[in-house]
Amino acid sequence: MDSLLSNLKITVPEKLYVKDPESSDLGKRIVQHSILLIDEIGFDGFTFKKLGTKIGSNESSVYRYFESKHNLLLYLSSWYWAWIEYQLVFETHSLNPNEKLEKAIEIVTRTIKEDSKFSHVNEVILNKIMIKENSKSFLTNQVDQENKDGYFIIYKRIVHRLRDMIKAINPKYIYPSSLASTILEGSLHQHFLKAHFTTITDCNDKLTPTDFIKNLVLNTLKA
Amino acid sequence: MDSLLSNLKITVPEKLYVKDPESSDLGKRIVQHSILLIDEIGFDGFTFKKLGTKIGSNESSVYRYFESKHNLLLYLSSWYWAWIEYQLVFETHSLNPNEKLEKAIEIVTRTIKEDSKFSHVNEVILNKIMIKENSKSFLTNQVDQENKDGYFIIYKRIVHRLRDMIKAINPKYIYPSSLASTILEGSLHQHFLKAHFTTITDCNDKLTPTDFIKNLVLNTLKA
DNA sequence: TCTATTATAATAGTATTACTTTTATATTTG
DNA sequence: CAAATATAAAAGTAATACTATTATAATAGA
Repeated sequence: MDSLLSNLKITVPEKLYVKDPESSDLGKRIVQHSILLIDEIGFDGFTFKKLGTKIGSNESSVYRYFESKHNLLLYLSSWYWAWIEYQLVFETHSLNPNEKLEKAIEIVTRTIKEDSKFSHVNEVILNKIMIKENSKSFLTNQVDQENKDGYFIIYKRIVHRLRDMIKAINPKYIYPSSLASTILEGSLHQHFLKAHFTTITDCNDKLTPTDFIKNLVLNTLKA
Repeated sequence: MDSLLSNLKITVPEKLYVKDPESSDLGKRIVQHSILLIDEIGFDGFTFKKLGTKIGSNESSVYRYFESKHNLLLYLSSWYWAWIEYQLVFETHSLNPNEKLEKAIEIVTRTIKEDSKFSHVNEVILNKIMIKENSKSFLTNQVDQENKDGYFIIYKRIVHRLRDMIKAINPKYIYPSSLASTILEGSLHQHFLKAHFTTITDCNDKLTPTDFIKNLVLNTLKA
């Protein structure tokens, strides 16, 4: 698995960057350290200037790779979901419908615990960022234009894959897309609550968001 | 109902404002027009200066009511959930457990279609704002401190009310809090998708987020 | 090897933001 | 009517989110 992924280049929509950050050392350091810095100080406090200082480079150089910090977040988000999608496709490949959906839920809802080390991207921390910052990538006034421009295509493709798995199990269920999108957002939200609002979630280290979502989805489709 | 609410003052945590906006004409205009302006240009584009211009007042005067635009959002969010909570309590008052949860889901997930006109707050537009901006009130680096300070108490109380209703129906279900929090966030999210990402939701004007969530919750508790 | 191209860094500058402070002028209250 | 309070106006500040210009370094092609 790891070796398979190590040979794959994660592909994100080209419009998300000015210059492909994978194409140079500086670009990779920008991505690598933006993940660490956003985790440290939050996306709202994050600036290209601070990032420049951190990587011993200049603010203006960062702008040669990303048009804005918002686009950098969109890039990180797309990268994350593309990485999840690869796992989704490979790890569920030969399973029957029930096993497949269950495995898929595990993949998209689990806490990432190991940095796969095949790249400059620390997936453990990127996962943390997604829990806290992902919704900021689409809760904007530009969402419709950016959606038209294909900025969210990978995320939507994952929802569609989940939707199809749901349909395969219960073709009569009339909310397959809504259930699929709830799996993704609901999971991120439960992870957030587990970290910051423990009184309004049952999730903890023993009873995970994965357990909750699995129970929710499988019972819903059974009924 | 309407007349009942018209006599009630919505109470939000005092720390959220510097001076109670309900205590003066200017305060009310600040709240009233901040709702309209945030809806118009989004919370990110919203500034006290623009608001001042809009209400024929000054930026510095707005600061006498709210410490920051973030606190204003927290205020609006608390106001909204307090308003929802009143409806929740009154409208489900005398119902049996099953009817009660069903009615509660309707109340917290429905699209607000009528401005009740009992105040300076336009609930239809405030509901729209909550769909797009509510998560920004807690997805910050200050969330733990603000949570400690009681800024999210009303929201959490609603989740607890829903949790108790869930428990009353199925005491064996082990995720009552997570399900309750999913009702609230999941509903807002489906409303957002319905408006901006129609390909990853089944919700539309005929099949509403309420229908989806009801189906999800009731099937889950039945199983 | 020289030259041209490209990448990066440094510097400065801009409009705006999210405030704070000070002062002036209304308005309300005792 | 004076004192207190509320509001408005103006100016200032540090930081943000960029853009533009120029200088320097690295690399690649003839």
